[in-house]
Amino acid sequence: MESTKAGGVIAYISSSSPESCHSDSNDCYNSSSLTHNSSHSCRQGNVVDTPLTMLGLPLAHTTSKTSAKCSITKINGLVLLCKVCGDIASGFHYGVHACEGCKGFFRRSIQQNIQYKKCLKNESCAIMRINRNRCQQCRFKKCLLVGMSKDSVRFGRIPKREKQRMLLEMQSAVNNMMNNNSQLHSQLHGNTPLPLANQPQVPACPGEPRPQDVDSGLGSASSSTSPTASPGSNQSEEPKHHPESAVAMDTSPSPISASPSSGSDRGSEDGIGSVTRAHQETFMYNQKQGSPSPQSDAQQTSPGEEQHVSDTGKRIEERNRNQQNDLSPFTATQAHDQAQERPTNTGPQGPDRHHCQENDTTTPSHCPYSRGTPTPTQNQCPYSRDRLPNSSPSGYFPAYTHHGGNNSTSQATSNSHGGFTGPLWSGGNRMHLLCPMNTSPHVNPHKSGHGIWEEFSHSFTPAVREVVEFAKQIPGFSDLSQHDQVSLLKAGTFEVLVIRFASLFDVKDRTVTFLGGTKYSVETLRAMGAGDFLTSMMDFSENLMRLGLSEEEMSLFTTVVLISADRSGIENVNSVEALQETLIRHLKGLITKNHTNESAIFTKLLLRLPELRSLNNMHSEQLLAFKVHH
Amino acid sequence: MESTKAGGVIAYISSSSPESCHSDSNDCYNSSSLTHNSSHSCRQGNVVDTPLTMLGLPLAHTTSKTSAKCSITKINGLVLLCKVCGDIASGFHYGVHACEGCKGFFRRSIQQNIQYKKCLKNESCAIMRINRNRCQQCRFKKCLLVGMSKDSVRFGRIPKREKQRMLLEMQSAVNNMMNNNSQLHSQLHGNTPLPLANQPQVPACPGEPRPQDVDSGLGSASSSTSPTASPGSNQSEEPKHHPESAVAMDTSPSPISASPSSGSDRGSEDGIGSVTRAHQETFMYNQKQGSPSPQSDAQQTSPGEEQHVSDTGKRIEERNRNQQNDLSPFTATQAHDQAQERPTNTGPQGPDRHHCQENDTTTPSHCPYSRGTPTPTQNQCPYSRDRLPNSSPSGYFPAYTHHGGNNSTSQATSNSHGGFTGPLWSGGNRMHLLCPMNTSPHVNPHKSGHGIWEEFSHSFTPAVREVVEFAKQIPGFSDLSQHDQVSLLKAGTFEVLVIRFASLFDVKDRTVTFLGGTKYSVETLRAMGAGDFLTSMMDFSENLMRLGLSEEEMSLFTTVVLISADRSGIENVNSVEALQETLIRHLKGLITKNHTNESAIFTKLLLRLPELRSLNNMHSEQLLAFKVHH
DNA sequence: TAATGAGGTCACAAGGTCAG
DNA sequence: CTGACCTTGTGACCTCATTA
Repeated sequence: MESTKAGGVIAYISSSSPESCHSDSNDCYNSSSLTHNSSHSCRQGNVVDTPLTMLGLPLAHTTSKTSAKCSITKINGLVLLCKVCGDIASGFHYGVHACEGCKGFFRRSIQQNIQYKKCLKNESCAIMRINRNRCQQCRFKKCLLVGMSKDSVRFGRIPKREKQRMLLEMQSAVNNMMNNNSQLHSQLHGNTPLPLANQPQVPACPGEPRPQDVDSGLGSASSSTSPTASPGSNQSEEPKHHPESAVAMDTSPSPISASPSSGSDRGSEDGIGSVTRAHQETFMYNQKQGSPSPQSDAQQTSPGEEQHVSDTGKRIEERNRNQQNDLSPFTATQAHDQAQERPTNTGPQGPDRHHCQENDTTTPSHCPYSRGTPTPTQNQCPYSRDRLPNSSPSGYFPAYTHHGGNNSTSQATSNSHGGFTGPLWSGGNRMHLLCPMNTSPHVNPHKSGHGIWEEFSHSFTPAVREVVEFAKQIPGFSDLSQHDQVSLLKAGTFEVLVIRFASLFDVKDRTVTFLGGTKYSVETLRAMGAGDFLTSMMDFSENLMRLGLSEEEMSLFTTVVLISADRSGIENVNSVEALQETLIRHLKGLITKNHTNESAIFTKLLLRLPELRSLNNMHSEQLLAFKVHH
Repeated sequence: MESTKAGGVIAYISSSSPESCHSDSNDCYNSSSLTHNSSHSCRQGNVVDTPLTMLGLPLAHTTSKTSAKCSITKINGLVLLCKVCGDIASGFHYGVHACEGCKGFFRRSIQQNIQYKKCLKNESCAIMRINRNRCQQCRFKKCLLVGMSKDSVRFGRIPKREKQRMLLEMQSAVNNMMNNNSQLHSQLHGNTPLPLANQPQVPACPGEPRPQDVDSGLGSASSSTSPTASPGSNQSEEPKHHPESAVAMDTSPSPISASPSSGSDRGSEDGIGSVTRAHQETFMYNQKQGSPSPQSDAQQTSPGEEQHVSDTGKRIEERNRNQQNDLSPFTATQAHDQAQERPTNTGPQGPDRHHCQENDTTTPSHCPYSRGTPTPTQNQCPYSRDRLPNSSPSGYFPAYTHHGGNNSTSQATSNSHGGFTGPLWSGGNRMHLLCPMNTSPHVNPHKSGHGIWEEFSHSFTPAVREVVEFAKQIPGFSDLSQHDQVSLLKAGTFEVLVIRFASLFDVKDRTVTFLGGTKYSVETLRAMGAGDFLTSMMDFSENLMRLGLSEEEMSLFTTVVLISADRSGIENVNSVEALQETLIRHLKGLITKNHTNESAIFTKLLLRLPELRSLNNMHSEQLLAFKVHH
């Protein structure tokens, strides 16, 4: 993924705005300088601006947020993100594109040679904008990992040719993303046993970031860092599991991985067993939770109040965090350790490397940028697109919302999104993102739309990735054409997530637990602006849970949901249909065996399918609304 | 987005000079200095402050004592108040302007993950400075509600532009206040429980940020609201249970369907028979066609060319015309004579009139919608709304698209439409309305949008009316509440039509027969602009027809489609669910009886349900697109 | 000369403390 | 427990050195 390489993650901003800083680089500077301190720099508010405007300056402006500052590093409308935390970068600091915060943090760290106190967790905290201040040790480690170093400093203006190159790369990266659902692709490919070998190997997002660079990357800087260092941030994500297979990064593609699903057919045979296993291996939330039934551990709360669900929530949150950003190998490892016995993290190239390349952040590439690659780094991968800026007028929004195109797309569009959202504005001007897949319904008001989305996408990225992993392990899935694999995932991921996270909705208590760990009563969420979608989700969860299915049955059901021949855009309908039939047969057999006297249970389960479709659609509408309002 | 704005409540302090400028922050100093001990805090003690003081600023009232400290967050003389309790805020803590007390309280709460003991009242205590310590549970809840979160922390100095913005907003807020107290009034009344101890207090600023949002949501509301506090939300839920009770609408329950509870049951008994009969009686197209299988009579056409289907088409067309616009009794009558024996509709008030008025499409004007409405014609009734013009800028479009409003609506919106459309513009400037329920894909270019829609609606109105008629005859349907009957029809009519008219799509020949009687090849339609929706419709038709169901089975299936408990907005979910279960049982029985060696057929049929949902949604999108483009 | 980043500055908030 | 005060960091802005 992460293309890391590129070093930086990029985001598209728009170009037009009136805002202040004109021009790419933000001249904000000047302005400020002119004005001098008192004023602020790019203040737009100031009178000053006007003049600019009058001048007919481009006004680039980056809407973005936070950084809004002039100090945003922007090239041709593309905003570079901090390799450490993903915030908007203010420039190339210590050899890496970084935000003011990480720059200052790193400076203080090296200047004073501070020894931060030990990480309270696994020393593999994922570093994101919102949590970057929670663990200094890990933040510093991340800085080093992405290649920050006093030795990498580059002074003076950027050489033209480099700028040019960077620009081109970014552009193409964006284009790729726009054009192909890279992410899904990458995800799939990454693993896919066969064909895939393609490209860049592993990993990552095919789209753009291209791995290769990685090497080159090295040169620059970071190399110094540890081997692991994978290029960029990206790595972080990958970590995912794959218990067994550890892939060797670079070189050999996927030795190990081979085993997975082997054939489809075979698969069907032992379908049940393998599916269940796949489910367990790819559903961390579940694992951590201890039991699939959510209620189990959470403390019950009387309706109407939110409560912090200590463990569970925290754990989940943490997990998400880890999986996401950490690029470092260990991170990955770490992620594993929980569910695996493997000795992991021994080292970047450690023997363990999981086969899944996507994760291979390990490569040393050291300084992404150094090599010139502009890629968006962070984008960790598959779903990175989420973070990519898009040209949509609405502002930043998952690029894929577009790729669909017309009608047909609609379906795809809607479904393509990973998490289940429900962005809403409460009565007042306070905004909420009422999706339990978000860490919390509250949105940092100081964030730009982009920032909000980015943060949000971070929260559900791991879950989406798990779904992809799960799919890949469904016997027969990888025998489908890549196109169809992608189509099915685009269309069905949301539904799978709804099933997997149905437990977040506690019908009895009338509460919803967010991934951040906090429980909110339905009333509270309604007060914040939740509408019927919430009700429908609750209803679905109730209907599903009421059936009392076992994990095995549930995983098979999930499979049936995902492998639906009637999804739009399927090329080889017959294959998908055949596969689904097989899966259904198994499901039916399993259910009739386990629930002898509840003859209607299988039928009832099938009736959840249309319900899921409806949810999927309502969800799409929510997303659309978000986009529009944004 | 975030307007977030200030987010805090503000209080006006001094007015004076803008100057204060620098003031922003702490000028608290001055005040403090004046007031009391110079204590430290304001360490830096900038000299600057002094000036302010010297200016003789009013120092507002900083009511609370507390405030005395320098830690008051003040901007340009405006003091920000704590969003939680209304005390003077000391800063922006955990994403919200809060006082030291609430900041500390929140910190302890999350750090130690404290579970406070249950509120002794309604869990909706109003949190104010003076009573904030009385109920921890409610205080914490309020903290969360206003958005306090670890994820929202903001470090470092406030970005200038943001400060600027905040200032402006506050200023305007103040102005608003000044100008019309009315607002204040209302605001206060609305929220403030009492007199409001201290002014600025909670109630917030009318101006904009108003905290009330919050309150309204809960807080304030809380106070005012009922104990349960649940604003509207709950309701939805309640309904749930009560399976049996089918409420009799007005007076006389149901003449015909009489036996209520049994209703469903009984219905089930003879369900099959009556449903089939109902189907035949209410599906004219079918009758005329001679046989359900379309291909039968139509002359096959080689793909690519359209051809006029003489008889059939004409007849249908004619019939449609009649039924449509005329709401007049005879129209209706006329329609009947052909296929029915029933005396029914002899007149509006015919003996048969089902008690359910909404359905009375039969009645002449009765149509609820018709009255008063200038509507274009037909409003035949239940679905008339479709035709109601709406104020939307897009021109005429089914009014219902609006009535829904937000999210929730979406579902309804989408489904509510009766015919299946696919309005598209072909490549050129020629417009087409590619819906087989239209008489022809061609649109009279000289017609206005309104005219086009009107004409189109004419074509499918009768079919919609028939669906309503059919529904009324489903055993148990009329025992449902009127609300639910309407909801089910709004949501399911399109799906029923898709099933009924699946025969218009000839998969083998790859042609689509429009109600006008002309057949068009898929290629032709594509050339005219049809997209994936067409493909999906073809696929569905194929999947459905392939099952080779009898008319009896098909009618029962239609029933199952219509009576779906998971449709949004259903009040008495249990009743609907019970009814659907009964119907499904019959359907299953029937199918297993008729197709002994095709065990999977029932399952396959159920898999059409999600497919129908998807079509329904795609259709909604088409409609929306039509509306937007219009 | 202009673009650009290292470093410095200091407004600001998280957390810790401890008297009340 | 609460919350006024402190301490410790953070990071938005600035200045100034460095390089194209």
